[in-house]
Amino acid sequence: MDKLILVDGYSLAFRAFFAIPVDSMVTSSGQHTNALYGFMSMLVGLIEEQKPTHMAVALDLPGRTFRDDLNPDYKAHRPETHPGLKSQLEMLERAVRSLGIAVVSKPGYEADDVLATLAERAASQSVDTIVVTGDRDSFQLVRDPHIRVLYNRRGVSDYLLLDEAGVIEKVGAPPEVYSFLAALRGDPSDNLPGLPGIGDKTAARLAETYQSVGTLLEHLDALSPKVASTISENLERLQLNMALTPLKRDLDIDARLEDLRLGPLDDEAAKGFFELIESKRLAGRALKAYDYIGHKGSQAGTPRQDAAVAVHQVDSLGAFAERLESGAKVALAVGWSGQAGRSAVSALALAVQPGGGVAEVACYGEDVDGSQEVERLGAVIAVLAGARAVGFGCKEVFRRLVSLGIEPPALAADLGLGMYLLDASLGGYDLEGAKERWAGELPRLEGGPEVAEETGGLFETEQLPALLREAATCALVEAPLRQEIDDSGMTWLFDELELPLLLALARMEAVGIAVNVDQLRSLAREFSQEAARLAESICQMAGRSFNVNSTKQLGEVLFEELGLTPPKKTKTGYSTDSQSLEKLRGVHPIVEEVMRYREVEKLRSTYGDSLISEVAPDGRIHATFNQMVARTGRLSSDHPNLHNIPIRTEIGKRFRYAFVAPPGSKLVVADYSQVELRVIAHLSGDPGLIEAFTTGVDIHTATASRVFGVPPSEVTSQQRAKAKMVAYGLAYGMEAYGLAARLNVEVPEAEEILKSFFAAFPSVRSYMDEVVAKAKRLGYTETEFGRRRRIPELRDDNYRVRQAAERQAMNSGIQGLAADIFKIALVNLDRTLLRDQAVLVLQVHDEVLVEAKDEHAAEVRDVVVRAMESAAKLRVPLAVNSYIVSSWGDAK
DNA sequence: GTCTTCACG
DNA sequence: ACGTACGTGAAGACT
Repeated sequence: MDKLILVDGYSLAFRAFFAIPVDSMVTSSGQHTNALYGFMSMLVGLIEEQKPTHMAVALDLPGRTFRDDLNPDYKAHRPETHPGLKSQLEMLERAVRSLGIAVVSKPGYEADDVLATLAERAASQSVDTIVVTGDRDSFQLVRDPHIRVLYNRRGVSDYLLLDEAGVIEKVGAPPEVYSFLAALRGDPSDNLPGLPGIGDKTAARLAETYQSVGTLLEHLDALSPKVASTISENLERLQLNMALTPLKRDLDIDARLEDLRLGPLDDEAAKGFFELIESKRLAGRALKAYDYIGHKGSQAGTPRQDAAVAVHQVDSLGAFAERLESGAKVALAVGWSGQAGRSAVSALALAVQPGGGVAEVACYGEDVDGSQEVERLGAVIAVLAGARAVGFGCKEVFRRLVSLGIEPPALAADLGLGMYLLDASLGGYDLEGAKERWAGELPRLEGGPEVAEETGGLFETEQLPALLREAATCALVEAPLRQEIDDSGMTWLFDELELPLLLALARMEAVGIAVNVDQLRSLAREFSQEAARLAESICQMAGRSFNVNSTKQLGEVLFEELGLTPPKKTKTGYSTDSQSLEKLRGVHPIVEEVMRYREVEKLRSTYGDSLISEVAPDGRIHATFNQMVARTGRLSSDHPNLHNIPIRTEIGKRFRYAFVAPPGSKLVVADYSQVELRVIAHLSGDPGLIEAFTTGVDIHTATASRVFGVPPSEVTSQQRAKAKMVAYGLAYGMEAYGLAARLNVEVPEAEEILKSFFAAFPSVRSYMDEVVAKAKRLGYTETEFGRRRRIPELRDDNYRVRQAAERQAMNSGIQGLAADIFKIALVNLDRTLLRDQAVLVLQVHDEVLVEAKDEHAAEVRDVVVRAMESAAKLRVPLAVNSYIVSSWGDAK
C-alpha cells in the first residue's frame, strides 16, 4: 500500500527557525543549524511515524509567481533574510536530498501549488497522501478522501492531522469552499487582506451557504445590510482574492509518483550532512527510521521455466514460407564471408517460435563465390514479405540489403538495440549476453537442427548450425526483452524511434557520401610534406633528431635538454598537450614550431591517407553509424569517423571541401542552432532563458547582457564569448576552476560570472540539482522520451567518482534529449524524402547532409528544415540553419 | 592493451 | 586536500 508524504519545505523550516533559539545551535565552524535541525528532525519524525513509501519536499523558488503578477501587494511567506537563516535555507535542499527525499519546485508557482498538484495526482491513483504544511490554504485539498493535511500550528511539534471532518470542525466549512472562505476572510500569514468586518465565522457561513462569488452576489439581499454593503464595496478585492487563494492543482510537473519514492538512505550523504550539523543523534534516528524500506517484500525472480523448445528444421525455404503465418515474427541470423569492409552475406538462418513449442528454422547456404548473393538473399527476404524480422544487430544486414537493391523486411525488434536501450552503459552487446540475462525466463532449446547431407549443398556446414541456433535463440529472447522494454516505458522509443532509425542509418551507410579523391590526395601530400619539413626544423632546433610524435621524447627534449619548465604532468611523465604548449609559447621558438607540427601531423595522420583508404570503389565513403555505443543516446561514427572532420581551423577545414555532391546534385546541409542550450531552456523552464530564445535575439548576447548587467547593445564580443562558454559549460556541470581555465581568467572572476549566470537564470541551477537528486534516487537519468542512462557511480564510495557521475547525470538529460530530437528528425526525413530526388548521406549530432538532385534542391531544403523544426515541441522554438552547396565546406 | 593527444558536436 | 566539462573515434608510441 503506497503512502505519500508531501512537505512544504520553507514554511516549516521557517517555523523551526523561530521555534528554536538561533544561538542555541551553532556548529564548531559557526554555522547556525536551528532551522535545519528542526526541519530535518520533523522529516525524520514523519518517516518514523508514518512510514511513507513516497515523499517529497516542495520548495519555493526565488522570483515572481503568478500571484505576484496578479497582485503587486501579495507577499507569500517567502524566506526573508534573518541573520543565520539564509545560509541554512541554502543547505536545506541538499540536506533533504541526502535523505533520499525528492525535492520539487516549479518556477512561477509556490510550493503550495506544487503540493496541491502532486497530492491530487497521487490521490487520483488512490494513493493515500498527507500534506504537511503550516499554510491553511492546503485545507482546500482535503476534499479528496485520499488527502489529509498535517497542519503545523506553530513550533516544531504542534501538529493537527485533518481529514474532511477535521477541516469542517476547524474552520467551520468544508474543504471545497475553503479558498472562497479565505478570499472573504483574508489570511494574515499570507499578507492577504480580507473584507473589512468579515471574520472567521461570517466567512465560513457565507462560503458554505453560497459556494461561489456568483451565487453570493445573487443573494446579497438575503444578507444583513452591513455585510451586503461590505461585499459590494469590496468586490474588486474579493475577486482578486478569488484568483489568489485557490491552489493550482494541475501544474505541468515532470515528477511522477515513482520519482518520489523514498530513499534508500544514502549513508554517505546522510553522514556528511549530519556531520555538518553535528548531530549524531539525529543521524542515528534517521538510519533507523529507514529500516522498513529495505524490508519490503521484493519481487522474487521469475522462476525458471522447465519448458523446452524443440528445434526443428523444415525441409526447404519454400516449405518454411508456406507454413509462415502472415504478420509472424521471424528471427534471422546472418553469416558473413570475405574480409572486413567488403564482406558479403554467405549464410542466413530463419526461425519462428510457434505456439507448439517448436522453433522452426530454415536457412540458405553458403555462397561460395559470392555470385549468387543477390538472388539467394532476395529469395529469403521475399519469404519475409508480410512477416516481421527479429534479429541482433540488424543494421549490418539491412545495409547490405540496401546496397544490393533489396528492400529490407519490416523490423519487429532488434535485440541489440533493445539491450542498448535497457542499459546503454554496458558497452558491448551480444546474443550470449541477452541469453544469460533472461536465462531464467527462457525455455531450453532442445535437440538441434541437423544440417543434413540431403540439403543438396544448399546448406553450408560450417556456419549454419551455429546460425540456426542463433536464430532460434533470437526468437526466444524477443519476448522477455520486449516485456522489459515495455515495463521501462520505452516502447515508443524502441518501436517508433530506434527501429525506424536503424533502417534510416542502414540506408545512409549504404548510400555513403561522395568525395573528391583527387582533392583528398593533394591535401594528404601537402600535409605530409609540411609535417616532414616541420619535424626537420624541430629536430634542428633541438640539436638532435628524435621522434616528435613521441610525447616521451618530446618531453625529454623540451624539459630536460632545452630546460623549459614543465607546466603540467601526466601520470607517466611530462605533459605536452596543446594547453601546456600554449603556456610555453614565446619561451623558446621550438614551442610554436611543435604546435604547428602537431596541427599538421594530426591532419595528415587522421584525415590524409586514412580517409582516402576508406573511399569505396563507387567513389564514396560508407562510414558506419553506431546506434548502440554512446551512453547518452547519441550516434557515433567509425570506419571512418565522419563526426570529427575538421572545421575549426582554416587549414583543417579544407578537408570539408572534399565532401561533395556528384554532378547534377547538390548537398542540402542543415543544422540545429544551439540545440543543447534550447534543451536546457526547455527542461529548466527558466523564464529568462525561454524569453531570450522566444524573442529571437542573439542568445549569447542576451545571456551576456543578463550576466554582466549591461544592455544588449553594450555587450562586448569578449563578454559574448564568455557567456557562450558558460552556457555550454553548464550543460556539462562545469565549475569555476574549469571556466577560469577556458576563459583565461582568475578563478574568483570565473566564480563571479557563474554566480551571475545562475542569478540571472535561477531555474537552471535548480533543474540541475533536481536532475542529480532524481538520478541518485533512481540510479539512472531519463529523457522526456524515456531514454535512460544508468549511472551506478552516483553511489560510488569515491567522492571523485561520484562527482564525475553527477556531471554525467547533469549532461545526459541534455545531450540525450537533443539526441532524441535529432533522431526523430532523421526518421521523419528518411520517411519523407523521395528517394529518386534526395537521400540522406551523413549526420553529425545536430547536422544532416542530404544529397538532392539539382532541380529538387530548393524544395528538399524546405522539407529538411521543416522536418527538423517540427521534430519536437519544446518550450522554445527549434531553429535550423540550412544551405544548398556543392561541398560540405561551403556550408556556413 | 594502455596512454596521450586531438579532431568534432 | 582533492580535482575540476559531457560525449565520441583514431593515430601513434610504448609496454
